[in-house]
Formats: sequence, C-alpha cells, structure tokens
Amino acid sequence: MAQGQNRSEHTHGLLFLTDEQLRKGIEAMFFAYRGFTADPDRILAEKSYGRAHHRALHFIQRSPGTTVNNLLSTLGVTKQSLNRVLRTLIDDGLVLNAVGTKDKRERHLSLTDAGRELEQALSNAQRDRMRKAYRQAGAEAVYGFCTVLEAMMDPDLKKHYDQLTSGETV
Amino acid sequence: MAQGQNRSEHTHGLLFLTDEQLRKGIEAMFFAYRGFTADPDRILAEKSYGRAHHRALHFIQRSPGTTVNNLLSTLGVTKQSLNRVLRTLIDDGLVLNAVGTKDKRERHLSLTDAGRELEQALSNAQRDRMRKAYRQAGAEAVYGFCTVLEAMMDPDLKKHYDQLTSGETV
DNA sequence: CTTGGAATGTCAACAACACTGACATATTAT
DNA sequence: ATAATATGTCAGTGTTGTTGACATTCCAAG
Repeated sequence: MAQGQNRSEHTHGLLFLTDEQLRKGIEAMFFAYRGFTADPDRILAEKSYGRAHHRALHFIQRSPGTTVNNLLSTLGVTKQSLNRVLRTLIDDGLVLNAVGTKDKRERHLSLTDAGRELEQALSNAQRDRMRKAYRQAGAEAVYGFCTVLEAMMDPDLKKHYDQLTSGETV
Repeated sequence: MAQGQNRSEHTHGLLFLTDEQLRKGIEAMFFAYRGFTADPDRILAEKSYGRAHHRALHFIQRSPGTTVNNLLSTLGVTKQSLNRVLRTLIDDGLVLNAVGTKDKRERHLSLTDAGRELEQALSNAQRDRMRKAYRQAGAEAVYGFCTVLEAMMDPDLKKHYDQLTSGETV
C-alpha cells in the first residue's frame, strides 16, 4: 500500500521523486514523531517532568560519566537550558554530579538507582511502540528506516549518533 | 553499515529485535527530527515565526478550505493554541478566513498568494533535505522508511495521514 | 419558536523549554 | 601571572503548549 509503485523506480541509478512522495515523507515524519513521544510523555506528565528531562536521562544512561559539555553538544541546547533540567534531576536524586578526578573543572554525570528506574520506564514505553512498528513493518523496512533517518541528520549531529552506536563508552 | 546484520533475521516470521537495535532507532528518530526541522526553522526565525506557523501553513495548503476544527484535530493542539498562530497569519495576510457558505459557523481556511509563497519556501527547504536523504538511501530504503513511520503513528493520527495521502480534498 | 448543542473566537493565567546576555568561580594551560 | 576552559547561575524574553471561562453565531430538534 505505502507507495508501492516506488519500490523499483530508478532513472539511470537516480531515484525519481515527485513532490508528492517527498511531502508524504514529511507528513509521515510529523505524525510518527507524535506517536514516538506520546508514551513517554504520559509517564513524564505524572511526575511533572518534560521531554527535556527524558532526553537528559537517556543520554546520561547511554554514556555514564559523560561531561556537561558533551551532553550539551549532543542535545544541542544552551547550558542554561540544560542546567535547568539537570538541576531538578540532581535535586530529585535521579542524577549524580561528580567532580572530575583528572580535570576537576569537569562534572561527570551518571544515573542513581532511582534515575535508572525512571529511565527504564520511559525507555520501555518507547521501545514497546518501536518494537511493534518494527515487527509490523518487517526487517527490510527497518533497515531502510534507519538508513533514511541517518541520511537526514546534520553532519554534526550524525557524529554524536555514530559515536553512540559504535563505541559505547566515550 | 546500518545494522546490516538485521536485514534477514527472522525467527519463525517474527523479527528478532535486541534492545540495542530499538535504542538505535530511537536515537535515529531524535537526531533525524532535528535535521528535519532545521532548514525551515532558519527561514521561520528570519520572519519571527515558529514551527507552529509552519505546520498551520502546511496543512492549510494541503487541504485548502479546511475548517478550524479539522485543522485542530490534525495538529492535535487546543483551539486557543491554534488561534494564537492563526491570528498572526491572518493579520499578516498569509491566511484567509472565510465564513462558510453552507454552515455559517464554520470558517474555511486558505492561503493567500503571500501565504503560498512562504509555504513554498518552507516546503522547498524541507523537501531538499528529504530528497537528498531519499537519493542517498535508495528506493527500497524509502519504502521501508515510510512503512515503519506509518506503523509508529497513533491510530487516530494515522487517519489524518491516510486522509491526506489518498483523497486530496476533504 | 425556543432551546440545546456545535463551531468558533477571545481573554487570562500558567508552565515547559528554548534563547540571549552577563557575571562568578574554579581549574587548567601557557 | 594571565588566558582559556568548564561549569553554574541570574535575569529577561519568546514560542508553544495547557486550562478555564465566557461570548457569539448558527444549525437542528422538539
């Protein structure tokens, strides 16, 4: 059903793309992103946290011991914006803020048990939807999904993505 | 490169999905969405508009003559939130607000020439990136991309998406 | 014809989350 | 000593979302 006529349309190795097909992808991104965030958002609302808290928890869990500066460039926000979020997470005992041993200017961020618990709850909700979508779409579709998304990223952001998916500890 | 080991992994017809693969998709969505909105955002910032204005312009262009209520449920925001955005667009002469001929309670929304012009500029910027990503990823990847995104949508939102992609005039 | 409900618009208050600019404080590097 | 780095914080602002309340207009059912 989903633009099946497009599966093998090549013009001398170049894809033939109508504005209609591109617009469809744009709208798909819009509607899908809403679904993508819907489940975690419900959990966050209960605890009166927001999406920014989820993002911080996610990337701290992903790179335990990361510095504020590194998290900053991954999230792509200002330090003032991140600090507001981090402050509440630290005060609420979800995130640890440890002075660096080598460079004492740096602060190394990590999750507490409570932080891991919330991060897991949020991740599980998001993964459940992702798993269903993946299963429904099939293996080849999943491969294509990731490929297009990666091609859509800004080069600078893609570096962070690649860093996360390959080497675990930064 | 992109999780190539996953291309033909089936377990009695069911995809074998590790948490790692799911998390990769989640991060891909996060980073890709940033790229997805980056180009229009730059244009919007010049005119001191926001993403909400872009969304309104897009869906009005997509369904000319649509009512406020219909736009409301497509965008999934409150009428107060939409009204703030619509007001500026109408006042700035980008959107027309016509009282319904059949039912005079309804307002039918459409773009003026200036509105179409801005919408085109925003769309072109977004389509350029999408086109590059599509070409880079290839036809099969594009097919999979849309399939997974569609499977990720909330059923209610998917209705709006399907309505837009099939029947043009609502 | 009156009444209820639907569609719309608007006012006010508020919260989340982004921004800029400025300034303070350690700490490291030169 | 001085400059640069990493971090934190204060104050102000803007966009976009929310709730709640209220008015208007109009259609439809009794």
